[in-house]
Amino acid sequence: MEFEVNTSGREPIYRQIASQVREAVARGRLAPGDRLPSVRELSKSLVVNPNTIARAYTDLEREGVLNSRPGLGVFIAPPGSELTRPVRKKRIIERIDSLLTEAVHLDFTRHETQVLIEERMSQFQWKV
Amino acid sequence: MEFEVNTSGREPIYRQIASQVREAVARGRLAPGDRLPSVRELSKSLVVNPNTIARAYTDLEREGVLNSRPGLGVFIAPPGSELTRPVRKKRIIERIDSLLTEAVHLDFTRHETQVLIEERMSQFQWKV
Amino acid sequence: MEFEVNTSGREPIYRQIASQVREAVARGRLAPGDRLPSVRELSKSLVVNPNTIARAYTDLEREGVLNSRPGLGVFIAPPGSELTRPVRKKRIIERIDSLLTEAVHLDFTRHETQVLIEERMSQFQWKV
Amino acid sequence: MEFEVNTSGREPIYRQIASQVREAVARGRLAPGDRLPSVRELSKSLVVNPNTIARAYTDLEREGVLNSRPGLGVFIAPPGSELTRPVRKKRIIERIDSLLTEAVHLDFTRHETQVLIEERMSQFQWKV
DNA sequence: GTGGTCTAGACCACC
DNA sequence: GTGGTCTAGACCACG
Repeated sequence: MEFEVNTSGREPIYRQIASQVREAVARGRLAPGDRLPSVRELSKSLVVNPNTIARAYTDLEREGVLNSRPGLGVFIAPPGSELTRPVRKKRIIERIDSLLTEAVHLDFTRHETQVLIEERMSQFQWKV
Repeated sequence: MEFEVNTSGREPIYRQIASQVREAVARGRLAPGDRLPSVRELSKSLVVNPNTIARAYTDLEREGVLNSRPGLGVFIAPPGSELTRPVRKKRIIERIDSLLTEAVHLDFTRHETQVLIEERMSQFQWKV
Repeated sequence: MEFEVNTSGREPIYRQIASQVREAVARGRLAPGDRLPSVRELSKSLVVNPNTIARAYTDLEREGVLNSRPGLGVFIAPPGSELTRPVRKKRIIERIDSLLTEAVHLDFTRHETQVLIEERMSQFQWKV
Repeated sequence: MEFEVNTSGREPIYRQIASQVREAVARGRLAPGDRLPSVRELSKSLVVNPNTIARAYTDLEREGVLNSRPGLGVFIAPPGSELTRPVRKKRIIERIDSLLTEAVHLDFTRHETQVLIEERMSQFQWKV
């Protein structure tokens, strides 16, 4: 897996990395059991402090996306969301509203927005 | 316009205020030319530091959402985004991908996500 | 609230602190809205690096036990577990089995164990 | 005795093995004098480094759970805890408090917790 | 070799 | 003042 970090913006590096892993999992480019680069490897290739990588991995582990095994490496965990349905629904609705606000603000029509969303949807790996 | 700030969350107050203005514009509750409360008025009614309000308004002005006319007050700006079409498209696609990543991660099916988005869409004020 | 850290054992300091907060909440000695010592205060009084305190607080925030508000401090969050019932049950049963294994191993009788548990239970703040 | 190791979790393998021995003793499935598989046998059948098995056995021997007799094998030791009563009591109370903290935190009522503990208790082999 | 913890000290955003 | 992020580099536990 290829990573990219952008130090010029304001998004923390560890969060950029975490998002990229989450997205790769959502798109099916990373599957359960796959191994990620080690903390040290990735810190070298991205020229970033190892602690920063470790922080990204730790966060993902707490979310249940990764399992880290000292001495072995870091692996994609089997799926299975632990959050309650109402909590998950509330969370996703907030994200949707925030997206739609941005779309209106950026002057897209309803139809344009629908088409774009539909296009991107087919790029993701949905539950069967 | 009524504002609400929640000091118990983690979202900075100035950003809560800015979001509420953006959302009100997106939903059509604020129209170009409408006047917003002055920095001092709002800081009193929300019991918040005036700098915090000023920061929210400054951000919105930089985005082109507001115009401040010294001595007169702060007004909703006419639309007409400064950003070019490709830039706006790139930005909205990033937001869509981020939303869909979260949806997959929260274990929603494609169909559930479509339904939720469609539901929320009808709450917004789209360009004609 | 008073904290104690023991650097001679193998339990990480940040986890000792987090446990003490969790326990204080469970016993009702800390209630929603209560403020905890700031990262810097506590790091001085415990003679521990500020990062270590921050890590404990970050973990608790992610669990939903605390809310941190930059510029204001760290506060006990309102309750409300987000985990699914089966997940919570599985987790607590693991803890019970581990406790009972230890009790047998330490040569307590079933009755002694029951009495001790009953005694400690009355020290905690249970949901009504 | 059958062992199981789960390399996908975060618990060290040597500790998984040690726990399984302790639990088997606690439940009466292993009795004093019973022989355990040799380090080499077990390391082969579990496909695990022999050092890992040795570490588990060493820990158990230090705790007084096992006796290893070089050339003969490893055996369950007779009971008779080396720890004094007050020490053992202090230790078990810490474990109880930690369990109850978790139970409150996971939003179980006092009664639910009592029922679960009682249920699990009947699965263990208590001293007569 | 792997990840986990901790320190020292810097800089930033927020109020 | 508050918490949040990042770096540099040390030491430990695990396999």
